[in-house]
Amino acid sequence: MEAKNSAKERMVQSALELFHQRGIRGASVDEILKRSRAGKGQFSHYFKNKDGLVLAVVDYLEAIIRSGQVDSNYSFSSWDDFEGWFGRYIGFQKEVDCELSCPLGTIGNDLTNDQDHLRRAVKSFFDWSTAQLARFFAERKAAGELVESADPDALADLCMVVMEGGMLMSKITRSTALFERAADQVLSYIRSLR
Amino acid sequence: MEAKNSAKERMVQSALELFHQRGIRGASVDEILKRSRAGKGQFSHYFKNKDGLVLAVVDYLEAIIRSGQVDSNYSFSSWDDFEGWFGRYIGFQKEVDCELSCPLGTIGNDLTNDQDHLRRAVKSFFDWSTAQLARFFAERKAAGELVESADPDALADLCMVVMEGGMLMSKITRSTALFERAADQVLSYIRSLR
Amino acid sequence: MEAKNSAKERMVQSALELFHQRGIRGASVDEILKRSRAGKGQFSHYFKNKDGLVLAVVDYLEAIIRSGQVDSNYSFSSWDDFEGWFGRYIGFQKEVDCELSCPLGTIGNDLTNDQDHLRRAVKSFFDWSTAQLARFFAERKAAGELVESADPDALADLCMVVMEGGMLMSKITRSTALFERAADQVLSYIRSLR
Amino acid sequence: MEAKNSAKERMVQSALELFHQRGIRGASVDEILKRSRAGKGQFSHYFKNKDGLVLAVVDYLEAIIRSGQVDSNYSFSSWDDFEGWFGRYIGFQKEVDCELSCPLGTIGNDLTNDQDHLRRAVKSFFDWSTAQLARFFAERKAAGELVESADPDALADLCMVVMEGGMLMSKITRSTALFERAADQVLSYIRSLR
DNA sequence: AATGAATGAGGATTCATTCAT
DNA sequence: CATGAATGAATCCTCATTCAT
Repeated sequence: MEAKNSAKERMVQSALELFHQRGIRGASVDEILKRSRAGKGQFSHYFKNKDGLVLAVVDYLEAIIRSGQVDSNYSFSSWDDFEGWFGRYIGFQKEVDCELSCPLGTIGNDLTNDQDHLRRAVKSFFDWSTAQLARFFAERKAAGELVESADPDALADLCMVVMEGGMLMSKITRSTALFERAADQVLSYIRSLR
Repeated sequence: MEAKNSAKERMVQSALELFHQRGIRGASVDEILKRSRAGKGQFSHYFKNKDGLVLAVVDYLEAIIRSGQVDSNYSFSSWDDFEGWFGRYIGFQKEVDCELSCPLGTIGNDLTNDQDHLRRAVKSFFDWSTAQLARFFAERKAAGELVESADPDALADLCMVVMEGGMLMSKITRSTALFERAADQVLSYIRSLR
Repeated sequence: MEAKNSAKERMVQSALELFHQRGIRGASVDEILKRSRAGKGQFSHYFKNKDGLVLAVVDYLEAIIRSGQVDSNYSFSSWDDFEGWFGRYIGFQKEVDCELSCPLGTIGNDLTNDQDHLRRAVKSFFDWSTAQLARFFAERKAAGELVESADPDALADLCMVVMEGGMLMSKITRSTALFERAADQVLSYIRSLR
Repeated sequence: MEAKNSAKERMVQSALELFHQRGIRGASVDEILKRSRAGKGQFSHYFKNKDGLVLAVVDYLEAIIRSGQVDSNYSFSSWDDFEGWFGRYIGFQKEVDCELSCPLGTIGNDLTNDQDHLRRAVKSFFDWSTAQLARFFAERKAAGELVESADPDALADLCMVVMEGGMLMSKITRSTALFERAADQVLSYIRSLR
């Protein structure tokens, strides 16, 4: 997977993996370089500093998720698609034995106040994701599949918040049970608005 | 507030503040000692190492929250009490300009796989908190204030997940709007079960 | 000024500016290349290594000063010319707010013992400059405009030393006052020998 | 000489030696620590960063020179004392085979615009030194040993400038000849004012 | 004549931890 | 209870130089 990609790509992908596992501070530049088989100089050749690499990682994540190259995609067209959305996150956690959380949540949580540029990049991804969910709910409502009182934006916010909280709580408790029950409740709630 | 407390207390409280702000890795022992006006020796006298301090911080947090010394307390006895629960977290975020997240969520997210002891301590807090919420819902249900199909445990999980996700998303987006809308939806849902 | 010069010229001129501002070690090859809009390959094509670039800079400086292309020229033919000599250096310092010193003094001071080749190049420039001053004093003495006891070589040395010391002290004190007073004393002394 | 001094003293003295030989940038912290048999931590324990060490070095130099612990002292009380002043610098250069310059001149020349705090410290030393020379000339003048037209401050400036320029030119030319002749001219000039 | 990818040594700094007093 | 000296690993970053195209 990292075979003959460019050094830059290898660095970004290795960084993503390590940031996801241990957060930004927990992943050293040296380790990222070792994993991506690149020298120190390659790092500063392509990135101003570690923050520059973080930004590249966030941009990369946003790009692959937006383009739907990744499992947890956001191109819902039916209620069935949507009902599987939480499931994909829960499935991911099960695959990794609940040792990880959401990569962007992890990165976002690790940022400090002086990294506003990075924070905005992470926020931009969440804005887009929430908008995808909101668009779906708005379409369903326009099709008469949601009651008049349903607020598409608020429903989207609820889903995002439950997803992020669920991913984090799964990591901390090493179990998806909590996440699954919370997701079920959300689905019940939304079904009650149909 | 840290005036004539013992050196140990001052260290724990300073560590809590800094861990909350910047995560475990982001707060150096030196800085914690400086803030708590303590020397290196005091540190190793009271704690085996940095992990020992983290554990003390988690225990301290659990203690003050369980004992209700802190605003976001868990001693609900009425629907009104409960409805204010999210509000206290949202109010906290507003006070700190959305620059922080939940201290235990932040700490929990920062832990690595080899810090299982600490993870269990954090989990223990969440288990307790969730149990408080579940107890409240069970009591309401026993009092006939929740429909038969309502699952107290699942509702508690939903609340915890929304609280954690909401705190994190507020930090990342520097706004409580998302959190507020998600919390409103949860309250609407629960009201619909009454 | 660096518009359509050759890459080599641009590199030498950029290096001169940066060496002058921050010394040899303070100016990185990368920065010099960026400023001269040249690539890494251009650098190694024209120069063996950084020392080779330094040598080219010293040669360039000597060439432009010898050829009189630069303000502080050494083609004195009258006492008036000479009396303006210190003034040109003082004027330069004022223009640059005393943030620089003599470029060759700065470069010479930065050299280490293993850079003897470069040191000789710098020395060669100072030998030539001193010789110009000495020639002038010798001519004046031959014309009967200096007393018998006046030593043209010693006077030239005094001028060079005061110029270098004055440039350095102006940089350190951020003022030309010291330099101006010292130069005035030298001029008084020389006038007393006429 | 560095035997059982404190680690801090050893670091400062080693730094002085290396800064004197190769300038600030030319002396790495690692090398200074190796020479002073101190670990990395000792460095940051005592100094904020490399600039902090430079400042300590400048302060140390100023202290030992002011207190007269060093050869090139500034406690003139007679013309003989004064006439030996240049000689001590010239003698120093001969001892070190003209491989060094004035330590404070070297340090001062190495400073960049963002090191204003350090520059002021260096300037402070030169202000003091110049004041010592000026005081001496003023006393001589008061004693009727200098003509009315002699300006003590200007003479002091001349001496400082010749000393700094002489030290630098000696290093560059690897010879004290220039410095000696310039110093002789200054002494001749001052004698002519007696 | 030109580009920029790649390398790796070295430099400054931070940090957790131990130890002597 | 308390101080702070000392250690050395690790981290982030800079830089001169080489090489393939």
